[in-house]
Amino acid sequence: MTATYREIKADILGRITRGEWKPGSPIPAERELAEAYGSARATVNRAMRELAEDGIIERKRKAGSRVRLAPLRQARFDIPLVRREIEDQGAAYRYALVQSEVGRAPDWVRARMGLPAGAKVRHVVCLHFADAAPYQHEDRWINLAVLPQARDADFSASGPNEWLVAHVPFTEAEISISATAADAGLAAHLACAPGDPLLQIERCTRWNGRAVTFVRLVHHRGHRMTARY
Amino acid sequence: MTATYREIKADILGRITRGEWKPGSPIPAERELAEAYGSARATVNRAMRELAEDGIIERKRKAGSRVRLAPLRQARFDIPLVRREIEDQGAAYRYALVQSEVGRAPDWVRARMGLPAGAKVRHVVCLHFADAAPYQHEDRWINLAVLPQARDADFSASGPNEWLVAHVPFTEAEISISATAADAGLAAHLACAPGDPLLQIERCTRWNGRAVTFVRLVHHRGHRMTARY
DNA sequence: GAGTGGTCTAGACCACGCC
DNA sequence: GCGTGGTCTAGACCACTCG
Repeated sequence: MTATYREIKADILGRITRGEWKPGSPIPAERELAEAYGSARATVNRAMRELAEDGIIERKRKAGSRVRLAPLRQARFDIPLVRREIEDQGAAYRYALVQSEVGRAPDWVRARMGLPAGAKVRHVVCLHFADAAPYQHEDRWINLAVLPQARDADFSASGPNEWLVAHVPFTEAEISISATAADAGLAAHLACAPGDPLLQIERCTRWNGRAVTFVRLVHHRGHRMTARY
Repeated sequence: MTATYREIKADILGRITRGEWKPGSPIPAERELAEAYGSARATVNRAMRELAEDGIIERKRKAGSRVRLAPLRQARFDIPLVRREIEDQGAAYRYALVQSEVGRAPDWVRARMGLPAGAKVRHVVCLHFADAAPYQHEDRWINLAVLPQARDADFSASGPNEWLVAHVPFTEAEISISATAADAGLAAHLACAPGDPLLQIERCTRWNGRAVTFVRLVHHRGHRMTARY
């Protein structure tokens, strides 16, 4: 006997996908299942907890567990460093700095980062290539009030991304995906036509509630983000 | 004393964000931490396991636990039913059927779904509105070999999405996000100009390895997907 | 009030993977 | 070999929430 939590999880999932336990219908209580599987309640609990995290079932104290009516679909995308993303595809990574300056943040950046008027920022524009082809255009703003060392960091050989992971311990972030049209500058850098639709990711990173950096990443034409669930 | 796993997790995360435990450096073993926190090892284990799932730390048997060098950034997007997505924004949901037919799948759809030549599909095009504004254009293909009941389903009043969640027990899916340009038809339906950049989500859903449905969802101009991590 | 999931304990055995 | 995480157990108390 002695079922593992993985076996229990798989068995329950099987009953659901086979339609034995239909959406909305109750699942036996943990103590019952533990007896049925001949295992401890903690083991059943782990299986059920993971199924709940995966969005398959819903759990409530006293009310018990039920198969979700509309399975909560949630896709998880990994957001690796660009360098890794490119090298994992078997291409050679190359980096190029386009522009770098220190100054006051423009209003739209201040709004996104929640900075006060006149806030000083380091602004860096750079490109990431996969083999010879432009892969991603990076437009980054770093809050010098939080990271004064960024004023003198050297971004000529490697991007601000790699510098940041080495200098900022750990952060929270808000990420936003949208479609944008290539303007003249983007078209030139990404080797596409002006007006072409491009996938854009914006990310604002915070540390202890203060904005550290805001970045706008625009990908080459035809780029896709994919995930399974 | 008696720390909960949440407190332990928060404390460890705090030491990492404060820089006490730096990226790449080892974290004390579970048995040590359990003694330090005055709790059982299972409690520490749960805290550490969740930190690993969150991509904060890396764990290996014998080698021990370490703070991740490059924190694995992973964003989780919830993909609710369109109706819910719209109603959660406080807008009124409205649905409109544009086109519906049964026939053989065109080559590009067969390729995406992995169907044999001549496979019969139900093809449905419809629109989802938030208040009066077009919100999402849906282009859906349903494999009739797996779901023959879909041939006669009525999609005039509500979308195939809601019909599917009621008729397919549970599924796996592959999702892909990209940017596309509005063609004449999309522009007319989504009230934008031809050539406008639009966010497009494609999803292929499988059940026991067989493709059930493929859908291409194109959002109104300016739509964003957002997430935190 | 009573049943359910949420969590914790103290102990145990195992599998992996460095040395 | 042996230390580490991975997992399981049998029991316990608690918190939430439905009726």
